[in-house]
Amino acid sequence: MRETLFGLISQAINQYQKEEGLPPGKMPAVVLEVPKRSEHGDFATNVAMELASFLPGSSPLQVAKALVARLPDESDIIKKVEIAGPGFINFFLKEGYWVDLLYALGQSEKDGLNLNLFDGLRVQVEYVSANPTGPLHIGHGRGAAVGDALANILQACGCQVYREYYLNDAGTQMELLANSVRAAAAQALGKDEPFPADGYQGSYIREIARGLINRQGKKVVLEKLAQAWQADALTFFLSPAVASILETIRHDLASFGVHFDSYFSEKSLFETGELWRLIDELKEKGLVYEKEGALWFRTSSFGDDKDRVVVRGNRMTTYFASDVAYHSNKFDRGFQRLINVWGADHHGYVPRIKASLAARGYPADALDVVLVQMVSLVREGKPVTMSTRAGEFITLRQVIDEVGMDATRFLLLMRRSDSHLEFDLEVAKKESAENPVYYIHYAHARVASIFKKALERGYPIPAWEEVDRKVLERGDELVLIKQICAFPDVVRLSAQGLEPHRLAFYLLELAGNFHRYYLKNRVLSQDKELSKARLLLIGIFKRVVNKGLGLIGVSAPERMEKEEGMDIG
RNA sequence: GCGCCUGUAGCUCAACGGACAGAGCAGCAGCCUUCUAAGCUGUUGGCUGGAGGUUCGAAUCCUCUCAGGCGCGCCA
Repeated sequence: MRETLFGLISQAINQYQKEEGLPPGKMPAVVLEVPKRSEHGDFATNVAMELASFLPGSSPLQVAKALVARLPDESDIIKKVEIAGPGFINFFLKEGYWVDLLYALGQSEKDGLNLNLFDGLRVQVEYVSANPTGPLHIGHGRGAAVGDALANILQACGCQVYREYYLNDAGTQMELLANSVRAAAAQALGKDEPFPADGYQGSYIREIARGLINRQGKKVVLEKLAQAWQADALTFFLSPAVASILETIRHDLASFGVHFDSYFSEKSLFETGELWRLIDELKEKGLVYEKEGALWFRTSSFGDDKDRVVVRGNRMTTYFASDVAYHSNKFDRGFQRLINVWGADHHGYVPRIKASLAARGYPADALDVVLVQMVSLVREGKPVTMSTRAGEFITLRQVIDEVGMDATRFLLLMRRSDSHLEFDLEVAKKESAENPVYYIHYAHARVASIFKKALERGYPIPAWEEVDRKVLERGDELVLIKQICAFPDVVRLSAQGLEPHRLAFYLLELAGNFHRYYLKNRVLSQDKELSKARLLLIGIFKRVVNKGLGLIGVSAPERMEKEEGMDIG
């Protein structure tokens, strides 16, 4: 919708420049925004103020007047133009134009979303990627909610999206996990074996050990315990542990509505030889050097603050080396843009990955890292301990079971990613009736309920051409229509800024406008024409809410189930 | 010590560099013979941590500073 307005303004600026003999090329970008206050119009531009700063001796107001004078007198869409404040140009659009937009959106199969925005760009979104050393916690949940919503949003904007989970199934963490299970098995068999100093101590480790003993028998396990520490003994304890934990993770993600196109195994980088080919390439290109027995990557020549070890003194590669191989593998698979949703504790890692890509000629700028800040889980205002290794933590599964998937996902998207988030279980539970997600659900369910009633009373669901458009050009309807029409813009902004929380806030506001509209205006009345028009309007509203909630991974129920004993006074 | 994030109403949080900084919750006062009151209306509440600077214009950008969080490994 903005394009038309954009064109008119650009035209006026060009004409102004030509007539005044101004040098071209100094034109500021035209920014159109929706003003906070309706008296400032439907759209406003600050371009006159920007332009004035390029033109010595001119005031923003003069420039604004000159531009407005060069706008066409007659327009299909503009009702009124005002100059206000320090030099804003405010546009008021014709009521009929808004209804046109509503129709276009309502008839669009893609709910008005512009699928050509990214023109089929191949995007890989990597998220969650939790180590398979324990169950997911709420922080992983936030990454899952953000990553999944981003993936959905980008897809809606025309990207070909591939969702991937990077599985760290190699390296010292795995040794530690194997050690932990080994110790737990030994202890379960009554042997006095100390737990590894930094071992994982959750109850799930003991369960895995017990399961292993049950399946393999005490004798076999005792034999393995007696063996010197070697590869097949390690595998004996590790494999079932990883399999079990990964199964739990996949299951929990499924209950959270998150599904990946693939789980990319770090171990596979060793098995395919990619990792060693990478090291060879780095040596050939002179990007590495030996120092103190280790092999160092010259990342500091490419923007990192120091060089990084890729092969340790003990001949083992580092996690960083795997990650370099993994990220180039992503590009090699043909992805044109990479988005990593990482915990903020990995922020120091971003420059070295980008440097490693740049060093080898990969487009480092095509990688965006969305850093998701910590979630502090609190219960009744008191912090809940969140240590994986100590095993004292509340899992994502427990949160979902307690609060529900929809509410959990929504609450995790109610914040900018780079802001810390406090998640209070008691608040989320206790106030479930006033939970923001239910507010939106309720609006959606109310429409469904009206439709049901309409059918009962013999109101047909109207076709577009049956509806008297003039009926929709009135105040209360227009407020709702304008906000519905903003949906594609909100999705676009969310996609461009990688900010899914915008969508959550938009849906909340939209639902609020509906509730207000609903209370003031009866949809089904004696006035058939009015009823038809309103049914049409709320039908489109419902579709937009449905679509919007879908993008952030939240369901849109047709009716609200009142829970037993819930006091909704 | 260095780096990243955050600091906005009592609480939890919004605000493409824009106009008088907004919601929800909590508090107070109201609204159900009519499509679901999990709703709506009104109202109280602010030196955007502090000090400078850039700009026609700053919560937003820059410098300094204070406070909280997170990183800074031949761990992942």
